[in-house]
Amino acid sequence: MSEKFYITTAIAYASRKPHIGNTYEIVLTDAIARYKKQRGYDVYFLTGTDEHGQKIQQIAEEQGITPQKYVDKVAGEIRDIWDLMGSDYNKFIRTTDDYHVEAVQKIFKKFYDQGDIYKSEYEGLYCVPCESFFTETQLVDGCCPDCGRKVEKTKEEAYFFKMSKYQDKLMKYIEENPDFIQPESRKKEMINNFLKPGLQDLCVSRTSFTWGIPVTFDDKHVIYVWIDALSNYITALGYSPDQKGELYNKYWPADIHVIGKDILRFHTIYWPIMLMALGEPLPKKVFGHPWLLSGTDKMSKSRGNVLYADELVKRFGVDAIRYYLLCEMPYAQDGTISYENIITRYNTDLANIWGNLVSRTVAMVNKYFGGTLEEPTDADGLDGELKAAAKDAVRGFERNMDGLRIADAIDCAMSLAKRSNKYIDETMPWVLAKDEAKRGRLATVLYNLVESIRITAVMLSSVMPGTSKSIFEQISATETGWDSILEFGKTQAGSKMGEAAPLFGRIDEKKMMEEIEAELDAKEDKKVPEENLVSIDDFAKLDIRAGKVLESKYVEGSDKLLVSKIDVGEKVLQVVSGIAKSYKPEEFVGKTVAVICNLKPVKLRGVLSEGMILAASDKKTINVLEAGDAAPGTKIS
RNA sequence: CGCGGGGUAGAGCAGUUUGGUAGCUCGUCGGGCUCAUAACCCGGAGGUCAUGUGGUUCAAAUCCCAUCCCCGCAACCA
Repeated sequence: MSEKFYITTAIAYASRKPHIGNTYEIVLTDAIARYKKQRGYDVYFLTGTDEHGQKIQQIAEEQGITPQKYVDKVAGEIRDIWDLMGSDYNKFIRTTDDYHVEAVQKIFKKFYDQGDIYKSEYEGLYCVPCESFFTETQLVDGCCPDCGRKVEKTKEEAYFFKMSKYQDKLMKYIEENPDFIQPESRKKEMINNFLKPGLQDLCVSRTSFTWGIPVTFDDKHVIYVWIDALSNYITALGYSPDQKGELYNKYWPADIHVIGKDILRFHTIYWPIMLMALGEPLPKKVFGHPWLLSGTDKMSKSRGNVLYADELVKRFGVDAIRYYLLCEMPYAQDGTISYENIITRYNTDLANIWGNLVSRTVAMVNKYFGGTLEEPTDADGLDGELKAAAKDAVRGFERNMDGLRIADAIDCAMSLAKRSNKYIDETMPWVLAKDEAKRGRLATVLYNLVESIRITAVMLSSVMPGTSKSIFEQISATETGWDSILEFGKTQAGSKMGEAAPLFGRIDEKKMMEEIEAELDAKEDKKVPEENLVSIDDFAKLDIRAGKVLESKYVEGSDKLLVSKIDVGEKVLQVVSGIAKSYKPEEFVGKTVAVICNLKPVKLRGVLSEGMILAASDKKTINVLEAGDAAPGTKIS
């Protein structure tokens, strides 16, 4: 019986359609899972969606539908994208599934019964309009980072999990299993930032929203995200505290949880501790993969740099996007994505090196031997180097793949394709073809080429399953298992080649970029007015006036804030604004600027601010809007 | 001095564990070839390896020290 391998992605939060960065994780996990299957493991691959929480409740309310209806829609979209990417998962769990809800409730109850969870009060900085808590460090100038309003110290009844109880045991596990946290650098972060200073108890329930799994013995509370979401890895296998399913007994513990680096803490600290509390074994490995950046920035809607999997797949095909994602991401560093980079990769690696190699080889077999691959009878010293390259490539591919270095593994596979192109130049089949006496040699060269292609395609089939499949068809390969590439020469002689159909047609970069830009422009023209329409009445609520800056100075203890007295006609307002990086107090005085006069006053850094100065700002510079020589108090509209 | 990672050719990266001629991909320049998707193969140019003409050493990108810059984490953010 073959060895089991249980692999999971994090479950995707069903608040909106995932972008290509979110999609990376499923592709990465799928490639590892496929590779393990090739290597003969009995693989179980789990993915799914996390569907509870305040944010989803809010969005659903805004759209006037039930949260369940909303997550049904988004979970469907997510699943469609996972399928579009060709991911071959065994199960797709949703945290709203009945069996999951029930199991989580039992897990929560068990923790409570055995004294791991206790009821207390959660004290924190709370923003009432946003209904959320923030930490000291999240605040922007002492105010809510979402709405900019003042936060209050508030108490909320909540259940807490006694993390400290299991701390030493966890520390020991991490020490005894040096590979548990990947990559290594993240491990230090976890130990130094959290474990060493001592774990705080984790707040595990909420009363401020209702879209969650209810606590069975206290109906004011819903179970807060982590116990709900993390449990999916075992509930999906049929685990429940009172009954472990067959799948659970077979596959748990997980061999690897593939997750984003941002949630590593939850998977390497809280999740193991939960499992300890349940008395269950811990996962063997947690891999916090890096992020995919768009240019140099994190992908975000507000930056307008978001790319989606379906758009990219439509343009380049699934396998090209899978290939790009996997080889553009170094092991522990963020990768980048842009249309230009995709096109370059596509043209050089896939079209020129890989696709063209297949195409020229198949074409030669067709041209010189009527499509029949003959027995290799006439070896030459040159062949040895190619065979050695094939061996190195396979060995390197295995080593890197086993170490989760997918990009390096791909590089090993591609190096065999490159070596094969060189082999064609060295052996010059078109010269051999002119000499009837060299027919045996020509047949041997072509055989070696087809064999190298087959080996490369087997390696790359976890990365580009569709492409490998169509190559196998083109070269009529019958041997496609991993064992068949450990030794050179498993291609069946006498097989008949198919038509040489290009696998990846070259892309005209200039033309495609023009197309893309045209499409983007068209989209923007349509979208912007549609999405955020504000009526004139809404606008009229703002009292914007020209105001003359009478005096201005730095807010004590801040290098970003200026506090100014501004004459807005009938009164003088004190306004604090975050413009000190671009304006010195002395050069700000005397300007006539645009001021919102009816803003609810707030305290910033302890200084009262009664209005807001309008300014155009990006990350680096700030340009305050000026009103020329308009008299103070002049209405701006 | 909170913890950690990083600064290597125009761009993106490897090399640092175990010091010993600075390497890969893209781009660029030149050559070769014609089987193939204007593809493929070979060669050249281009680097004070952040800084300190710092320390150790026969020898430092690599080990040690100091400084500067970037990035991640810093506890509930799903």
